[in-house]
Amino acid sequence: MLTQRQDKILQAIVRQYTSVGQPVGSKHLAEDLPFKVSPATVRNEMGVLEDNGLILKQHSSSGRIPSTKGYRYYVDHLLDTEAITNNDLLVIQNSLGTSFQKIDEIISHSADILSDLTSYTAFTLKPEQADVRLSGFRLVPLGNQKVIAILVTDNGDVESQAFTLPQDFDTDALQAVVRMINDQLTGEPLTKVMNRLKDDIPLQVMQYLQSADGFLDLFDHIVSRASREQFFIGGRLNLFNFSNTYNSVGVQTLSRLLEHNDQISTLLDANTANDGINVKIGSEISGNEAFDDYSLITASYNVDQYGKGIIAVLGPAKMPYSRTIGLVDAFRQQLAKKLLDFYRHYYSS
Amino acid sequence: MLTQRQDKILQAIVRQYTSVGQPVGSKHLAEDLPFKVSPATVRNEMGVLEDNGLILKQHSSSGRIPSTKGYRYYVDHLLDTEAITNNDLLVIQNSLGTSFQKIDEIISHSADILSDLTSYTAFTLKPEQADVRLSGFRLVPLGNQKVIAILVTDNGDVESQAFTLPQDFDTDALQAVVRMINDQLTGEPLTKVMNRLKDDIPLQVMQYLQSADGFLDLFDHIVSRASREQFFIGGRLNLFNFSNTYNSVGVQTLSRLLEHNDQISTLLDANTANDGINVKIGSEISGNEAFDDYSLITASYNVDQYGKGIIAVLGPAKMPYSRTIGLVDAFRQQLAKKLLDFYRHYYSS
DNA sequence: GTTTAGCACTTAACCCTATCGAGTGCTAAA
DNA sequence: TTTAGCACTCGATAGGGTTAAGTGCTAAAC
Repeated sequence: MLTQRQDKILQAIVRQYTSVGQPVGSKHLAEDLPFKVSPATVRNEMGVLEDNGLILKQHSSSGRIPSTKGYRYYVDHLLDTEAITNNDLLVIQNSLGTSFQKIDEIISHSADILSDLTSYTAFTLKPEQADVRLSGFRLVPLGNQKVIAILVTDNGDVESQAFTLPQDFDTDALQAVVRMINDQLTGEPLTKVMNRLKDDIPLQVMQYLQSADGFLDLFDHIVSRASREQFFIGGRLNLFNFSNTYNSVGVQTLSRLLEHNDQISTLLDANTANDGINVKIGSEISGNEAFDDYSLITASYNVDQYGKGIIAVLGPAKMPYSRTIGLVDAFRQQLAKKLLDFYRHYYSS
Repeated sequence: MLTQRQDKILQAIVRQYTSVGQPVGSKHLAEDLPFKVSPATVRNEMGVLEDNGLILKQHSSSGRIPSTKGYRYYVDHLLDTEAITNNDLLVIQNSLGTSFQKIDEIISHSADILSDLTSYTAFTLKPEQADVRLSGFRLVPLGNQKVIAILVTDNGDVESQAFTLPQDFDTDALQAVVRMINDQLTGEPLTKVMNRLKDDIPLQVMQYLQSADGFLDLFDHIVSRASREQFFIGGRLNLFNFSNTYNSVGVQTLSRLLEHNDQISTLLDANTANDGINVKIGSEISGNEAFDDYSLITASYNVDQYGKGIIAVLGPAKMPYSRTIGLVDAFRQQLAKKLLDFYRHYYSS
């Protein structure tokens, strides 16, 4: 356990390091403290902090920088979540204020705003209910052999997919299949639908259609699209602005990672607390040491019965935490509000 | 005009510089030439090339590097378009071989493949006919106040958009509007549809609907989505792999550019030849000096009556042109073939 | 018992200099 | 016309000295 004075000193070290960017020494530090002590005293206390693994030296006579553990302690105990500026709030409200036609547009745009605000890389995930259910499937002929397949889920999402039928296709049989699908699967969670699609459904379809593969592919595709966790990334390239240690290997690894959606998805899932804001620092993020100099701030946002979504920011471990966390928090609230409005307006039942 | 020997020397300079990456001097160069001359002779010839502005020195006693003009000359006259390896061809065919459900998926995936193959940043644009026409618009009620709007164009594209009606909405009036839209606009080019949407259409809609704004917004949105030139980017982060001059300002500028679709769009349009492969080097790309160390290779691909699309690769000016051009050329052919198959299969008329 | 002044010590960063190597242009001979 | 030879240029590298910012420790002051 640290004394109150040690707390203040650690706090000052993190603040100074994250704002100035240079290792901080005892003399400068002493000037910035809320109480008056000599550099020598500060040095003694810094010794204690170092013994506790909260701060590090880069070489024997260098100033100190916070360790992962130090950041952790700072975020957990020493952070005064400073309210964000009115200006930032206005920017958020303005950016979310324009009218959108689709949830996806809001979420996608959100990633861009959030990355602009923080100047880091931002991720946004659509709100998802725990188990979305199928509420209807249709095929609407558009003439000229074209058909559009429409799948509606009980959270109001609609997925559609156009395709063209072979010349001499039995459209009556197709509509019979659609009826069967609706009879059998309406009200089922999409996960279960996916399972049955590999199980008993193919047999049933084949009773109506000779070549069932095409239809099954289509249906599988549209269902998996509806149940996919869809997310967006903003400001990918910001990762390079603070080219930390100029660690080219690490940057390479991160690049690859950012291009593969599935990996980001698991990363976010693994690092998101069920509720509230979550900060993961350096090695806490994943086993991959490419993240050692980064921090990931995730926050879930709640849109009532429409489910929970996630927003996240990936920036340098050396970041102004209180500002960034303040921004993420404000953003998540505004986004939740906006989405609630949107759902109420467009998907009211 | 250059002598044949000067041609060979320039060719060797570009080849060596693009493969080794270091300025090339007379001694090494003499060893790599297909004829035997002394370094002194090479030096004399290099003097001529320099007088012609084809090669540059970085300082008075450095080796030479090709200038933009030198690259240009090389690409125009000295390139022997080396056939791509069987392996590369296989990779392309395999990647395009998997089954896709939508044109967009093919195009999007193509950007990824092309960037992987070249290890640069790749862009792909959907094939577009010169003037796409509206071939039908529908509203399909899905129950529970939900409606899906569907717009079909004569190139077989289908855009759809779900929305929810206010509680007590006159659905008959809405269908009347749809009938009116179809009567008035079917067969018109989308560009003209967009114009009339700002002109006489609103008045007509208002004859049926009290609050026409919602509908007009929706329709405008879906039409502009259908007529938007949609493109995809692969390997954005590859731009940083060859962190050229470590020119942080230039990289910043490029970053911003890559995040703004409209700018890329105009860039590609401006740099694409009507047919065949086009290479733009350094300052040729745009007025922006951020591009000075880059080259942009664009190629249009032709899918018969379904229109023309574009693929492009943005890499360092110091690139192995024959390989990259070979790859782009092969890719464009394979992509055209794949798309033709796809259109024939799914959109056969 | 803390705190602090003082001091010896460490290290990165900077600048200056010397050296080396790869390159050049020029001249004169082949 | 080509080439050998040579003086010259310049970036890159390594070594040495100095400086500034930092440290830990000790002993005196509070």
